[in-house]
Amino acid sequence: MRIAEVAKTYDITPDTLRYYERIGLLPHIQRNASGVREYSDSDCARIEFIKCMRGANVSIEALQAYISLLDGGDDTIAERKAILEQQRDIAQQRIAEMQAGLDRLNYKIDNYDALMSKVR
Amino acid sequence: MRIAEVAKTYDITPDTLRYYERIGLLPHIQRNASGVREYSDSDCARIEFIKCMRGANVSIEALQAYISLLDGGDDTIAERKAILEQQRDIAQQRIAEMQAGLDRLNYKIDNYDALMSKVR
DNA sequence: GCTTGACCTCGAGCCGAGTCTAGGCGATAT
DNA sequence: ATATCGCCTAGACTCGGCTCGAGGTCAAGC
Repeated sequence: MRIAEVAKTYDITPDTLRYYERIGLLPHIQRNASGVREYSDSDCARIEFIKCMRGANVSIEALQAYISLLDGGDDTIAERKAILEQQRDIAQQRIAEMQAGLDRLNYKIDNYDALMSKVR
Repeated sequence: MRIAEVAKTYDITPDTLRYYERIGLLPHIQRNASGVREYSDSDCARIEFIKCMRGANVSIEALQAYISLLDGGDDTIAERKAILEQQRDIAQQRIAEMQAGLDRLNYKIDNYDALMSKVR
């Protein structure tokens, strides 16, 4: 898969994909004879994972830490799990905060509804 | 209430409070004889609202739009409600995305759990 | 009467995360 | 054979949202 197709598949710009590679979130992607990136299935799997994690607000920095541990083999399992747990806790908190905001929005919208049907 | 106390109450830095005032999210706050801000209850109510909305990922820009409509009286009710609805939709989507990431994190953590109890 | 601490203003600086520009190459279509 | 297209690189730029620094005022305590 070339960059444009990957970009379309995961809804990430080519610029961002190159950026991720540059900063080490992706391994060095294989190139064809003319220097064009050919993304393998495992590259794509990682991209999908990164996209999902970024969606959960996981920072680039945390992903770098996690991914660099992947190369360390089984010795890094505990450390990797610790990162995931920490990110899970952060995500949970963030979701709760967002939910509180959403509830507030709904409450205010209901008030506007009431107000509008009254005034009319 | 002076700025330090407000800051502590809502867990927002004084810098940010001044910034919000500068960009119009807060009205011009009353000053005492020596030029120090004295936040009223209604100022605080608005700060609390802003904090909650920012927690739900509502952009500064959307808040500016909403808040500037408040001065327009009843004529702007429909418009204000429209903003809230739009922000609600965005928040809902964002929460769903975050939840997907959280689920993925939990799934991976479970896998690490299994892996670790096996290897040990 | 001087220090200390909380506050003030203005403008510049910072951070995370991309995003864009310029200049260039190789393959395909006309 | 020349134009066009998709891709390449390096490095600069953007954007949202704060955050900081310098330099200054004022009230209270020693």
